[in-house]
Amino acid sequence: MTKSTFRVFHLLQRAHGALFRAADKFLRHAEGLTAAQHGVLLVLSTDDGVPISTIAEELRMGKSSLTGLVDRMSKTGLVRRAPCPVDGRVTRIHLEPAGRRLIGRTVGRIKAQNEALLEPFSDAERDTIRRFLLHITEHADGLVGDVESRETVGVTSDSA
Amino acid sequence: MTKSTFRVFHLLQRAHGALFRAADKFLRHAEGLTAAQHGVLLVLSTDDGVPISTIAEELRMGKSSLTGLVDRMSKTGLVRRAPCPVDGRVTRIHLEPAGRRLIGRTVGRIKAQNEALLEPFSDAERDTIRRFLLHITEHADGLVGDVESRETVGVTSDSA
DNA sequence: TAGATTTAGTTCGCACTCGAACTAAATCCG
DNA sequence: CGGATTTAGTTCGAGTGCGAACTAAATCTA
Repeated sequence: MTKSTFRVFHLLQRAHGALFRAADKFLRHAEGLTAAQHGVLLVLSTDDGVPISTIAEELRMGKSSLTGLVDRMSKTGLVRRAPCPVDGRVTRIHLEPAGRRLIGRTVGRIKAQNEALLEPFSDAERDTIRRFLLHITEHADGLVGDVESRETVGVTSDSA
Repeated sequence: MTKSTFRVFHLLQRAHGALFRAADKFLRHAEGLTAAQHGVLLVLSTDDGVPISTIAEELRMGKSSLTGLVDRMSKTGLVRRAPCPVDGRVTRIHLEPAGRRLIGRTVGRIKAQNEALLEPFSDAERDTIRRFLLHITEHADGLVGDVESRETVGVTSDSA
């Protein structure tokens, strides 16, 4: 039984790009920050004062990407760096009042947009979609690994 | 009947990020190019010699992003710029032999990975997933637009 | 306890993306 | 015909993201 396929990567990239750009555009004009910065605020809104590495894990980003992000957000008064008293290596990131107010303004809109985006899909379909996104997230790395181990055996299986 | 919801943006971003990074990592190590550059090659593999703006549309990117991308790909001998004889504004992008060979090597793997990613999902589920991704792609802009028109009632927003 | 290892975060160089502003060529239209 | 507008592409500045190399602090271990 031949199942239907489609260009997963391609469609995922388009969908993500469209949504990300729309969100970024709106946030820049309405609130003067980028979607990436808003993502950091979103993490802090439930986990205020966490170290940078926790934010990085939460957002699936490298720590080095957070350095500049936090720098810019500190400069605009959205967050604040604070040295951890018990572990000298750690820097805790705290929401500043401006950051907290901003998140307060946007969080409702985000909920509404999620609703709107899912509106045409049934409960069962939403479950499928959620499982798909989680599946991709968890198995993306594995694919490359598989491919590599397949290559180490014998490269010649390049036909198709 | 309250339908279930989830953080569409967040999950989409994670899934896309995971898949994109995995693909980028593999392509860099195996073929010495980035996922973005590979995307251009993919477009050219079915539409060789198209103008830059067509590639940009196909990939949903701004034209200005393509300039540097094509520059770098020209430098590594993957593609070639050629002035259009009938329209002096247009630059046509052609696959070079190295680019054509590279795509020949990767296209089978891409198919296999798409298969693997979709493996746990039934035909009906795949249809749902595809429709979801297309839905997001088409309605992402609309969301912001709606929001803006809703705001324009009370906000300045100098119209042009 | 001293040295080795691990962990947190930064710095650096590179690639990618965008939007705004710009040049040049084609087209529109009065 | 000739100026106004549109279209293709580039340039520029800023933000984002990565990995590798680095510093500093904590922890492990012999």
